[in-house]
This record gives sequence, structure tokens and C-alpha cells, in this order.
Amino acid sequence: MLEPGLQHRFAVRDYDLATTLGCGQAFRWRECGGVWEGVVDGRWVSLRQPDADSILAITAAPQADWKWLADYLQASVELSAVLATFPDDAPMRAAVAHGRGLRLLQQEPWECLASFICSSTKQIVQIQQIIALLSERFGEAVAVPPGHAPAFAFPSPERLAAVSEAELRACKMGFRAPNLRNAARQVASGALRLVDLHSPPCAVARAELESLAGVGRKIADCVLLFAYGFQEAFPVDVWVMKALRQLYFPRRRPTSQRLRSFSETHFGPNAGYAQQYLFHYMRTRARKKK
DNA sequence: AACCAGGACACAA
DNA sequence: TTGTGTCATGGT
Repeated sequence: MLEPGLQHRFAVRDYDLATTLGCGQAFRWRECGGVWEGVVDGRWVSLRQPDADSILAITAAPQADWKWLADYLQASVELSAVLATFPDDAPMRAAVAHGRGLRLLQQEPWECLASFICSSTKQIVQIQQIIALLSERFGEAVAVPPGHAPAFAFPSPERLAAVSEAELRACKMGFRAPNLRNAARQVASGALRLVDLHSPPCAVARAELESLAGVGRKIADCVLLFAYGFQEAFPVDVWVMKALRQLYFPRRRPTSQRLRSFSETHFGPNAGYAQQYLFHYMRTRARKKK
């Protein structure tokens, strides 16, 4: 039996852990035989879902409380209430049926911002590789179970601000390196205060993020949605663009203006959540028809 | 072996 | 306002 404090059971409903951790919103999870290992807020953690009603967490160090992980997993969010706000149309029904139990996580803002700065025109497996290299090389070692391979926290903005562009490029991020370095400097210096982006309206927080080089509408929306919980943020990447064109405007040629206004009005107050279902659907449905 | 990937940006028309 | 080239790297 494990020491008390090293394990915890979260009671969940309508929660699919594998889909949630593997759907491309977070990049630090590795799955092995149904067990997912990752580092959240500098804590090594392994997760598994033995049955529909529970998620079991194991950590390497005793936890006084588990709020940090409950918040990250959004375990107490009533998913049915979210789904009820989605438009009742054929594409959305198909996407929801395909991604049962998919949840949005609540990630740490700096890690989320840095990760998505590295994400542009990269496949998810490559993003995972970049983030793994960054963490191994520049992150602090964290406590792991006895005999377990070492694990590392996501590197702080202060640490990354002190890393050379060449060292960042060596993590395979290519032309994104100067953008990450600049963002780290802005955050480390206090010029950009990420903690202050929780309070203002979404559009104001978005403008702050977009002031960074290499951060446009899409990456800003990912951070607004995945880290700050702005449910109206609707990141449009190549897959979601494909969903809009193929599923909602087949055999038409909508202007980009039209697509934008459509995506801003059609999906309701939890548009960002709906977006993640469309993204996952387009990316993983049978044989990934391109 | 081409084509594409959770883009952003400067610049052209 | 919309279209095109560029950036770096590797999966499919």
C-alpha cells in the first residue's frame, strides 16, 4: 500500500482521460499501457482511469491537497451542461459522438504560451518532442518514484530568457526560437504579466498576447482557451478550418470574413469547447481523410 | 518523394 | 481586404 498523500481518486462523470490528455491541447503526457505520466505545475504525476467513474492519480511526493490537479483536470465541470450549449447540427453531433468524454484542461499560462509558440506548422508529435527537449535541458528535476526515469518541470521564463537562440534551435524549434526567447524575456522582466490576464475581458487579454512576436490570433486563442478558460476563444488551425469548410460550407466558397463571423456566432458561449471537439474529430476520424 | 503540419509576418495586388 | 513567399523540421 502506498503512503497516504501519494495517491488520490477523483470521482468523475462523462470523462475520458485518454481522449482528454491525447487530443493535442497539452504536450507533456506519455501513455504506457493505459497509464499516463506527466508533470503538472512541477509535480510528477501518473494518471489512469480504471472505470468510467474514477481517475486515479499517483504522485512522487506527498500532497497536502489535490486542488492543483483537480483544477488542471477540470474534474468537477459538468460536461452535459457544456454540451447542451452546442449548436444542434449534424457536424457537431458527429464530433461530440466521436469524442465522448473529451474535456478541456486548465493549464499553467506560461507553459501553455511557450508550448504554442513552438507549435506553428508543426505536427503534434513534433511539438511533444520540442517540449520534451526543452524540459530535459532547461527544466528543474522533479521528484519521481524510486527507480523511475528522471523527469523535469517545464522551464521557467527566467531560465529560458537566459538561454541562447542557438540552444533553443538545438531543441528542433527552428525559426520559432527567437520568438520563444523574446516571450521568455518579456515575461521574466515583468513587461508582460501573465497573472494579470485572468481579469480583463477576453479581447483585452488577446491583444496583450498578440503583442508578442510570433503570437497571432490562433496561438493567442489557444492560450486564452487552454490556460485562462475563456470559453469564447475559438482557435482556428488548419484542422478547424477544414471542419468549417467541409462540414459547414461544402461546395461553397465563403470569404474569410464570413467564416470568421460564422465561427464567432454559431457555436455559442462555449465555442472553444466545441472547437476542440471539431479539431479532434477532423484529426482522428477514420483514416484521417485529408 | 512530394506534401503537410494546432502560424505569423512582411509585402504585393 | 485577400493572396503569396518565407521561415525549420520531420511525419506520413
